[in-house]
Amino acid sequence: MTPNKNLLSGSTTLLVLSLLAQGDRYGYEMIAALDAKSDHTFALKEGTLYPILHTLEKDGAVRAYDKAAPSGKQRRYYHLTKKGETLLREQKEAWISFSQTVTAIVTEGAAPAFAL
Amino acid sequence: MTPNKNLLSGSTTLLVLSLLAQGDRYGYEMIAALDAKSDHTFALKEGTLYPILHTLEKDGAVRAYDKAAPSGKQRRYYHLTKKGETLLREQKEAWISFSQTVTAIVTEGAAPAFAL
DNA sequence: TTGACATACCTCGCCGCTCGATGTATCATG
DNA sequence: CATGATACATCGAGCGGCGAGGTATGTCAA
Repeated sequence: MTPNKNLLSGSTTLLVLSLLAQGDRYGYEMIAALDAKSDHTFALKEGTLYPILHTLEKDGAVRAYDKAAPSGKQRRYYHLTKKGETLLREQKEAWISFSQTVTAIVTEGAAPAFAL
Repeated sequence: MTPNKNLLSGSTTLLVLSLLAQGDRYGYEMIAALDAKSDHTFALKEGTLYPILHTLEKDGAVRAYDKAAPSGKQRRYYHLTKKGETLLREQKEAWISFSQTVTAIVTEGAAPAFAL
């Protein structure tokens, strides 16, 4: 019933880019990271994340490289490129602007009892 | 190129409900209202709005009634029901929570130079 | 009066996004 | 050596938003 699944739509790429801005990550790790950071309120699924990563790579926003974990298990890390940083900046601005506008409309008339 | 179209996904119903919370409105009016309130950054399209209104009516969240404009032109007004108010409250909470979480993740590490 | 334009409502099909299901491979553990 | 966690990947279904198209009425100017 929670429309989180739906709200998520459109901000997934932004979230992925934001994660990569803090350091190289591999797919499985990003899912866990987002789950933790969002207090489990939203969880990016594998079927969503991997296609996004492939698209970002194809667009030159990220670069992928393989690296073995200490365990020996192979992992595919992603690194944010200059192009990706630009994309992140754009999407971040768009999100801030959009979310503030929606919040303003939604809380209009109501007591401004939100602390942000 | 602006991903606003995509960001909008999931918050459309909330926006419609929020408008109706301030008074009865008819479809065409809501589109203009949202366009104005959002400073033209996002615009709900007719092909999006009318189906939403019909669904909300079917679900009992709004009640529709016809009323002629001073000009004589017929208009279909929508009124928020108790059920709709509850729905609005739920979606509003979900939105606030979701948007704050996304903003937190996105601005993480960056200087907190946002004034709200 | 007639044609163009704005208002006002509606529906249909396409497209893009997300997810569940499913598949594969490797490593740790009992 | 079987089970489960890790890790990556793909595909089809389902849904939401939009563009395109249709209908009807009112206004206004030529």
